[in-house]
Amino acid sequence: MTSIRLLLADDHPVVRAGLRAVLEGEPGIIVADDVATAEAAIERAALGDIDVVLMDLQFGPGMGGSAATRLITAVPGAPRVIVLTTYDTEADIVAAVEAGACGYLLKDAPPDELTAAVRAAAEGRSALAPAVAGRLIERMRVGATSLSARETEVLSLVATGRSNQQIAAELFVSEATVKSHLVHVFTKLDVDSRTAAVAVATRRGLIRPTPG
Amino acid sequence: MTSIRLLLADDHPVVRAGLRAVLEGEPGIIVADDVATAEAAIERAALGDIDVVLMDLQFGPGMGGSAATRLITAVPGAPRVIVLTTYDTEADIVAAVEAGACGYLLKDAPPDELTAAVRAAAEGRSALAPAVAGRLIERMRVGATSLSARETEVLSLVATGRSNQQIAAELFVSEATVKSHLVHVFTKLDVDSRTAAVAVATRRGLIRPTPG
DNA sequence: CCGCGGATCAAACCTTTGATGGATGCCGGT
DNA sequence: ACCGGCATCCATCAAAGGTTTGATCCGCGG
Repeated sequence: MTSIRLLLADDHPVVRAGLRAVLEGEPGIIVADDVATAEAAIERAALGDIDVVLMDLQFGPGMGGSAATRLITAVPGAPRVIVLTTYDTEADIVAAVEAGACGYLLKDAPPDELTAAVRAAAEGRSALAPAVAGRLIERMRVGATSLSARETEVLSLVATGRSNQQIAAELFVSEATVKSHLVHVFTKLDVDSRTAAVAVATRRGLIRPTPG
Repeated sequence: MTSIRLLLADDHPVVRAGLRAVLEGEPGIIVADDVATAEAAIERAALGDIDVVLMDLQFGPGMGGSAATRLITAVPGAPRVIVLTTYDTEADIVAAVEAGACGYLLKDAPPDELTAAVRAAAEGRSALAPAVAGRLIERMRVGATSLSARETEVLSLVATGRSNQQIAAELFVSEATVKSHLVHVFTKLDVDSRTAAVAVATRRGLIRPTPG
């Protein structure tokens, strides 16, 4: 079997150099190129000589995981994509999985976990960091905790620090209604206060952190 | 002048490898060693042959910047310490400065910024990443909106969704004390509810988003 | 067709939170 | 030695938040 041709995509120069240093010496793995942006990754992957892409999920400020989605959908040859991230938040994980990533690693992964993941990806298997696998199982166990559009809207306003009264005024409903929505949110998220709801929802990526 | 002897301290193997790769080739810089924990960094620095330490501020889960403080105070020879971090939050910066760090870099810094900082540190000058410098200026302009250590601690717990009662139990103080701290926080941040305080503090980087 | 669940609204009621106005001891700097 | 800032504590009360219960509207499937 021929060597695995790898593309590294990360906006941190240090991380790129580190991945190179770790993976370049591995037998059967060739680091074909490294790029700093999602756009560059897509362009580079479009050349068609890439087997596996190792990419950071957090590209740029506030940018979601859509980069991985774009790469997978935009490139015809469809290389296998392993997502690399700093945190194992649920939101990131589901975003990556929905984007079609076949692997998910944390940046604090040891070198052998990295190489194992790259090889697994090249062979068509998937590779999840142990910590990440645990989270996925947990999520399946608990079930899909989705909020309604209205509930999400209310909770987002709560996250900005607004009071029930302010939220009611903003949404042209009564304060009682806002409270009702929050009760449902609390039940779904299994918490019993607005701050806890915000904390949990933020961690799971159900709402965006404090954007106006 | 003899070469600068450098110690790398970061819990991410990939980052260590990356820093090595970037700095090892530089003339006048020798990477003496790299370690994965704050404890190891202190032990290694105690040997006395280190000129500059490049260390991650976020060591382990939920660990504050006390690692840098410990290193600086615990090691007699007192090498110059450059703090390396992922985010340029205000909390991290002040923690690093108070710890006695002489430099502050972001992990997305380009290689030449890294080497420049190391050289500056070795010569006794200080080196701030441009983005960080900007923040410091902003901070001076707006005025001292700093929270005390205890206030930050309390607010961080609020951000995780805990009630005043729970926080009191966790910190072994009375609920009244927790309320007092929060009143001070509200005054300093110019808000009047816990959720608003969390929102503002998170946006300003005074606390870290939901880690624990 | 009609009940059933989900989303929306609402009014009562109880609990937590925040405001106010103190009081003490400890520390670091003038 | 004094002062100011910090952390700790207390009591009380009004306001905001959270709970309970129940009503309306709607779409979907038995």
